[in-house]
Amino acid sequence: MPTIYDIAQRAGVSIATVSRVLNHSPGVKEETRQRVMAAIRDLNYSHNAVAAALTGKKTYTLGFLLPDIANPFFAELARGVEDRANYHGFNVIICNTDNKPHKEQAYVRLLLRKRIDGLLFAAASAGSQALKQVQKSGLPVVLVAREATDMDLCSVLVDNVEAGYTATRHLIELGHRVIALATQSLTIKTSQDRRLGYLRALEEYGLAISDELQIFDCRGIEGGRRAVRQLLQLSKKPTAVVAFNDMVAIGIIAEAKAAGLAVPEQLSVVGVDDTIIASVTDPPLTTVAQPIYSMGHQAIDCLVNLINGENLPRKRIILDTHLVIRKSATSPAALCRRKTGGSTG
Amino acid sequence: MPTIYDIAQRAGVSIATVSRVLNHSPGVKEETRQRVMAAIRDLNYSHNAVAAALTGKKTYTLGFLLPDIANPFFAELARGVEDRANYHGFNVIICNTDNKPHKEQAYVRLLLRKRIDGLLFAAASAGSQALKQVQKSGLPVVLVAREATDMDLCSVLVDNVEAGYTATRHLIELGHRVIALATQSLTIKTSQDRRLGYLRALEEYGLAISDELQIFDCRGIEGGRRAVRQLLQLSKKPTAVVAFNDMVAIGIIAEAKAAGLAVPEQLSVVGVDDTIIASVTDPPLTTVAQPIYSMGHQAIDCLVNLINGENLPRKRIILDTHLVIRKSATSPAALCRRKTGGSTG
DNA sequence: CTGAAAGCGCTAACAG
DNA sequence: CTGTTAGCGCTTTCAG
Repeated sequence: MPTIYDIAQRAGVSIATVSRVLNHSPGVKEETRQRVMAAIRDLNYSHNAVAAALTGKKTYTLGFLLPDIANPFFAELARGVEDRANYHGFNVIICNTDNKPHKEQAYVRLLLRKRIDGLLFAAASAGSQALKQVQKSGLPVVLVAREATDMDLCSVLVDNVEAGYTATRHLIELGHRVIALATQSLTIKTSQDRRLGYLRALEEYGLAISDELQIFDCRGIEGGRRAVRQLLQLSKKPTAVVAFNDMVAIGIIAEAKAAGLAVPEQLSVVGVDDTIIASVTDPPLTTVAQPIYSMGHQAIDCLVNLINGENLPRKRIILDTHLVIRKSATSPAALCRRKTGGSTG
Repeated sequence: MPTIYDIAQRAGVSIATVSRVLNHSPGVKEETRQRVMAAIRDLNYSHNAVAAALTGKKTYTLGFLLPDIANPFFAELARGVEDRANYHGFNVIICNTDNKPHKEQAYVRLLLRKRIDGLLFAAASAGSQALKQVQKSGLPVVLVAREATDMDLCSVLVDNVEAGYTATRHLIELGHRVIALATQSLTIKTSQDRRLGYLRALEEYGLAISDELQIFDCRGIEGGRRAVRQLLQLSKKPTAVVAFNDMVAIGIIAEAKAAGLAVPEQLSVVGVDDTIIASVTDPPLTTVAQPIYSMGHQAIDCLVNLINGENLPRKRIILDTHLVIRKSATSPAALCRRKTGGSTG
């Protein structure tokens, strides 16, 4: 593999000049530049980024820690991230952490060794050691679809309180009065916030809040199924449920059907995310959409700014959510009429 | 950021010794090793992989070119790839090419400059320039879910002729006699092969082959919708269709429903892939499953072998597919009885 | 078992 | 405008 020495020799110049044309540095005579370029083409030279990085240049490589790229939400996020990173001239290394602290730490150590220019974090659980390590190292980092209230880091995400509120209010306005919540562990800020929104909506409309109706630790399809099983044990069964996200919603729908409940007639459900999956389920999912792809874009813009040492306009970028109404939630009226004569009208 | 010089000084040894313990080279007195390790911990030293790579060590970074990580098939594949790469100590850089030759080439150039140790290709269209460039450079490369018959490269994939055959035969055995095909461009080997399987099944069962029933250039959901629109113009309409993959199948189902056709009663459809999406659609998709995750694993094992200069047992690794029967395909009997009295029995 | 020294391929002053 | 030279942080003979 040819080096700048080979190029220099062939073009009859010094390596400094070759380096100059390689880096588009000013002050090279056009004719000389042409000669160097010709030599580069002739020898099929590939400018060694490893050597360049060693002399203080950037690596133009970013790390992206996320729980699981196979999860459609993160896959779409990753697409936004990679597209934008590529636009800025960076490559991105994907790291699946499964939310395991030891995996997070191992990746961080490795990425630090590779001297990446910045890190995108979508994987931090509360009080992440890995995150602290990154911060200590001084590596630029931004959180995406996550935040760490105690750490003063940049983050790009939606207002999850609002998301929970929007989902719940939709159900209330449809006429539901007994609404359950199936969310993740409350150690996760996102989960806390969506629950807060749920609570706020119930309160605002004067509906009773019940501990029994709140199911925690729901993760993915299986989490949704479990929630339904628990909910079905209750004496006062809900007519609707707010799911932590689309995957949980799908699990809820699946288990409800399995238990002989029609969705949405006998159980309405609304999700959060609006991943590609939401539009293809049976029934199609009513869900609170996050601007997933765009979130990836903005997170990268943030990170690149940080890397370039520019000061950021703001540290917390909140994007808008919006309700996408499909078929998984309807008024409970039909059911009431059929079964009880419709006491609520 | 501390260097081996700092470590050497603090431990009272030379940099050579530090390097030895860093690389687990033999021939370092245990006590010396301990002193060095202590210094490493004290100074919170991070072994610079960029510098190491410059001296001829590997970068332990792999490139992965794929059309679109947001596509569930590639997302799951990427998970298998990253998991296994991580297991072998490699990181992976994801590159979305959208099947655009110029994007492929740009990524390849960049990755080559970064001196990655190997490349995984899931993005090559026929006669890819990018692939030729990689081959010329001597970089280890393996194809996954793709093959390049003209180039003698390692590849890991399923038997796509068989996949097309399996899907079609299932429909035939269900009693369908007019079966359409909605596939991608025939410039793509995968598409050619699945069509071959379709043709072979029809032939084997003595069914007529019709050009009209074969719709090409179907990509994703929209491609499936278009196929149905075309098929509906036909005088002799199909009662079933074999889709190129799950996404196309979903598009077919959506458009069929929109046109007032019940699936599977009035139109059966079977997909290929069995991505996460297949199980949640309405109706759940009958599909020919590929071992997606495991394909990623094996591709990486192949690539790592290549990188380590070991000779491969074989160049073409063919994994098994299997039919997953769900609800999107049934016998056409019900329909026939209802509409025509059931001439086929 | 350990150290001195010569690179790896490139960048960036500093001279000219 | 161009060349010389000293590193960047590490690995690896080659001596000792």
